[in-house]
Amino acid sequence: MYRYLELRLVEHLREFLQRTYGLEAVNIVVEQPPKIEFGEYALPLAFELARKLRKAPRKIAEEIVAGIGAIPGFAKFEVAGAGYINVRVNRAALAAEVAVDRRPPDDIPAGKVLVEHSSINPNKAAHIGHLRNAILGDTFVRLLRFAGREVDVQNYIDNTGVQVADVVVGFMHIEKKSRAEIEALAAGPRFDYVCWDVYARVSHWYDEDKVHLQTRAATLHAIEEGNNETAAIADLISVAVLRRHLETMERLDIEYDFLPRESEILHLHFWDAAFTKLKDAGVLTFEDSGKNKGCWVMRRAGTAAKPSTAEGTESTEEEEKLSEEDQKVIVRSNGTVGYVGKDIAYHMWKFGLLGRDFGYRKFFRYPNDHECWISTTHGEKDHPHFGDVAEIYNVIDARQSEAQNTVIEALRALGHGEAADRYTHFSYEMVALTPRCAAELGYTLSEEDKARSWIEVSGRKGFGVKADDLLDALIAAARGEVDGRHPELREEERAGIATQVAIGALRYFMLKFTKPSVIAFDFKDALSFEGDTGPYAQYAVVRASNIFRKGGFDPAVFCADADGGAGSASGSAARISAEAFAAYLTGESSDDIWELWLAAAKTSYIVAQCIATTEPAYLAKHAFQLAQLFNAFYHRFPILSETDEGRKKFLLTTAAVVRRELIRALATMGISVPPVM
RNA sequence: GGGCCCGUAGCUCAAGCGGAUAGAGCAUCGGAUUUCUAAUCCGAGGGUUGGGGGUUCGAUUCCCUCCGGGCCCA
Repeated sequence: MYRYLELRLVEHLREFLQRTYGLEAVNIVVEQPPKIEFGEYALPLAFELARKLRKAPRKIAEEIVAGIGAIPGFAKFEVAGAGYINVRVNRAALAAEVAVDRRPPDDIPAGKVLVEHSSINPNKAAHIGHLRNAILGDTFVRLLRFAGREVDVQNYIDNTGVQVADVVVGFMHIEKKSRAEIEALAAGPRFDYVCWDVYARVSHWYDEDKVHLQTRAATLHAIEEGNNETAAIADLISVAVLRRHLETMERLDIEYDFLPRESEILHLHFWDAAFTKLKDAGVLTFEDSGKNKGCWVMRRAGTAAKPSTAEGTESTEEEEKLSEEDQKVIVRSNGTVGYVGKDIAYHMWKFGLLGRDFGYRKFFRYPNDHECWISTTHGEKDHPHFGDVAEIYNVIDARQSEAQNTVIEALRALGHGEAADRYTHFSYEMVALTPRCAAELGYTLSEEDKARSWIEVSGRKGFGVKADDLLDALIAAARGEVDGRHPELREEERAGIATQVAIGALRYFMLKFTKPSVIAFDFKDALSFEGDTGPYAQYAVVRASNIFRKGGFDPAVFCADADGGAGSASGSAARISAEAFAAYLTGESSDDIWELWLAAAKTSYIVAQCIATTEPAYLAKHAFQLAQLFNAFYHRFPILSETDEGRKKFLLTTAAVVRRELIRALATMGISVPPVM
């Protein structure tokens, strides 16, 4: 509702400025006042117009306030400071709409959205860096679905790259394992952990003797070739590790719809199709001289054309060199295509521009019967339609932005500007470890390392925090708390609560930082359940629920529930009137409670903001603020002992509304709330 | 060499398209509950927003420059 009122306000202001001053196209900035006493919206508009109208800001503000007239939903406009216009809404009217959960329909853009996230190399256990990716991606999927979008979730699997090849080398040439032995290991528990250690050993083995790198090259070649023992082992390993990744993510309520694999990009000749189109469009050019001789290259946008000799200007040697540096080699002189080339083909497929499709087969079934499909060369006849979407978001860390930009430029150069515009690299920074955390893991630090604010994890060295280990540690810590608080509960129940709390803590932790911030991981912060954490927000909901449970009330009686239903018929009758809202929400003495209502009205506003800026951290902040305001409210107003029945009903309604919005915000972050805490 | 990101309280982080007295959590210190039981609340101290310049009525935010750190490409 808050967002809807803002739109209405801007619309009226625009009309007013046009009518009164003949001004068109004024950028109307709407802010949120620093304090609740100032109202619900603040307009620095008069400052903006001061020069244009050659008047003092204060004077303009006064004119606007005097002339704006009545706008439905708004109560008052007033001038503040040097020329701010503070706007007050009709509190009772807004509260009544929030109580019935009225959310004006949005214009939902047509077409499906594709979100690609996780994309973990299937050669070792997932670590905390992968968790950040998956949690950001999954939360963004939930945000989009909250906003009414249809979303496909894809997890790209690079099953033919060097990382898989390295583990194959480890098993075959260092561990000397047979295919049967590897199969046995893969059937055992946490095979991804086994691979984690093997992978670290391989790095050492390469360092021991450079000759060993030839084994790697041969292995990689065999895997790409297919139809041989090495390729079969690679497939066996990558599929087993992939299953482990899906299980790990399932623990966090993260699910996928489709797993496209690099092996199919190769074997179904996606690249060949893309290559033809890229050559035909002149996007790729063959270099017959220079340092990229024999390569097919793409020029960076803006440097597409060399200085034309037709204009009589000879390009100097330096310019020649510069333009060479701007070239992206897509196909190497030995004829092999690099990672970016395959990515271009894959992204043409995503937008339905390639003219080819994967084969599909069912791969993983979630407990809720949701099927996750995987790519294959010869698939099942009946399968869902993937790809050919209107919009894509790739959740990939900031180190890949160069490659991502190259793919976008390729699409644009092919004449698919529309697609390029709807291609978003959802970029975020890595998760590193604090020096203290690294030391805890048994890593010996140099003096230089100790002075750093963070140390990068390294899969190659086997140095990092595994996702399942972190989750286990969180569950153990939460379990300790739950056991102490609720010894009366059954074992199963306590385990369930501990798991919910652990997931809440982990997901919130990964979302509270804004994307460009490197997370310096520390067990102390991650295992905290107090303050700015997931459990703090979960606990606020539990407290709200306790009020209703102890009082023998159903929250749905006081406000529409989160499923969008209008509540029961008896509920509607029990709702309080706009007049009653006015009585309890008017005047400065009610500012504190009103602040809570206003925050509750903002959830869809925040969701829209998260999507527009691809920044889920705002939602975490919103949930925390709601919880914080609620806890203060909880402490200040003992509801069940309230003797004034009308006031009690109002307080219960307040608790019910905040509870609903908090549950909703947490659910959008993939966090559920335990029955008790 | 080219490009991108970061630098805010002791620590970890916020701050909407440039807006009002730069906010939280943790830590420290001091308080609160015979109550919907504290994974909570209230209060205190803590800041030259890395330095310097510029644009602006107004800069943590935009531009330039320097310092420090990270990443990518070459």
